[in-house]
Amino acid sequence: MARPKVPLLSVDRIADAALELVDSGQPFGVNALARRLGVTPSSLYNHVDGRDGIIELMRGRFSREANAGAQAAEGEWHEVVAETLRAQRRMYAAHPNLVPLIVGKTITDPYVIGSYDRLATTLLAAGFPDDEVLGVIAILDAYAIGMGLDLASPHDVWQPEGETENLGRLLDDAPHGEERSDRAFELGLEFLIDSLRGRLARLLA
Amino acid sequence: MARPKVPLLSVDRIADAALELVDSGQPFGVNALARRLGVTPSSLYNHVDGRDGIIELMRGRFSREANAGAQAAEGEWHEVVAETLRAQRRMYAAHPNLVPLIVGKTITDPYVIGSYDRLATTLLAAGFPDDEVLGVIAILDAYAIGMGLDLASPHDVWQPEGETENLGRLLDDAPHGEERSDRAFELGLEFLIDSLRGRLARLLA
DNA sequence: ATAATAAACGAACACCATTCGCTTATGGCG
DNA sequence: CGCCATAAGCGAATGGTGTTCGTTTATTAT
Repeated sequence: MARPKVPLLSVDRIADAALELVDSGQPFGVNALARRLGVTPSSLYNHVDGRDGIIELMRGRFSREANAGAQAAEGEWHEVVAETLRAQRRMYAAHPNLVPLIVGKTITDPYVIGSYDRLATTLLAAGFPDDEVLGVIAILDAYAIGMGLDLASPHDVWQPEGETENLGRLLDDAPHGEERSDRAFELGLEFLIDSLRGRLARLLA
Repeated sequence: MARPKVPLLSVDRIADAALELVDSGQPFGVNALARRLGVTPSSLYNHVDGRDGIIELMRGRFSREANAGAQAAEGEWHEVVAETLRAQRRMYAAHPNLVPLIVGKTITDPYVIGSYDRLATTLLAAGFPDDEVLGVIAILDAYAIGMGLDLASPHDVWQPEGETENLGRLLDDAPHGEERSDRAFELGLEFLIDSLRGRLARLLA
């Protein structure tokens, strides 16, 4: 086939299919993506900047979704913080397999920057000192990412082969999968927010 | 070359070279590793279970190092928890490029399993109920991993291109690199431990 | 002495991301 | 209207990856 009368591909269609592929659980790859689009791998390069470009495309889509979800967060600073992290988590939960792909790569997307900026502003307004805000953000971010990875990680993160003192028993009894992860997330979030409140009270005293 | 008089490879030598390769900053791969060992890639398969096996090997070595570094494995539960996480962090700091490789993969190394098992036992002995221990471990793990990724991530994680309200200024003023990350880590660790103490007090009340 | 195992190699395989040349349809300009 | 640059597909080829398999040979055990 040469050039078709109506284009088969577009950046949007590629992004959609890529997220679809990632969400399907199959490993992400240019070839698999092309197959899913009914197209030759090389055709993608007419629209998109290779593998990393496609991943960056998904990150953009991801962050816009997350930002849209947290938009309704006005109120006390701790509500904003909680809602921001919950929105992030909702996205991680919706696209867990995307997390390992986007982790550790430099963030330039203005949407993401903007959301961190707003978070910084919120924390400053709450009373956290200049030299502590970035640290707090790092803590919150680490927690969110870590719990996001928890969602993405295989159903059986720990696979004890031999005898264990307690771990094996706990694993057998505990509810597996997303429910357990969600409960843990909320508990840890409570921990962090409470600690931040305490810290703030001490700072303002 | 057929079988040499004295073996060129051993599991230990492979693990050493693998960590060396990872720490060198070059991307980890079986071929690159074999090249570094002066050996054909296929030779590795006489000693080790493929790429994932080698990564798991590194994880084991990593964990052993970390545990060896955890001095106060005895003492109050919160001291054990804090020292465990600090030891983990020291290892993340020593081998930041390993972090992206080991996240999200199922853990089979018995030693690693054992260390989680011991943590579970410690928390149970402290008084945390059965149905909460795994959640607490998940929280601690998420935090440690997230902060580990923070160490591994490029120096300029956030790169604001346009105007920002506060983020740009904070980034300019703040101390960059490992120092800031370490301070944040200690602060967040304090948060988590304090919260756990509070939770425990409430549970035992 | 002989059989089994260990440990290397090289060749081959099936992917993978990417590049390049080829074909052909489309859209703008003279 | 005709022309031509561009767009958008394909197919072939490149160099990379992890892995398997058969072969050779040294070591060890029977």
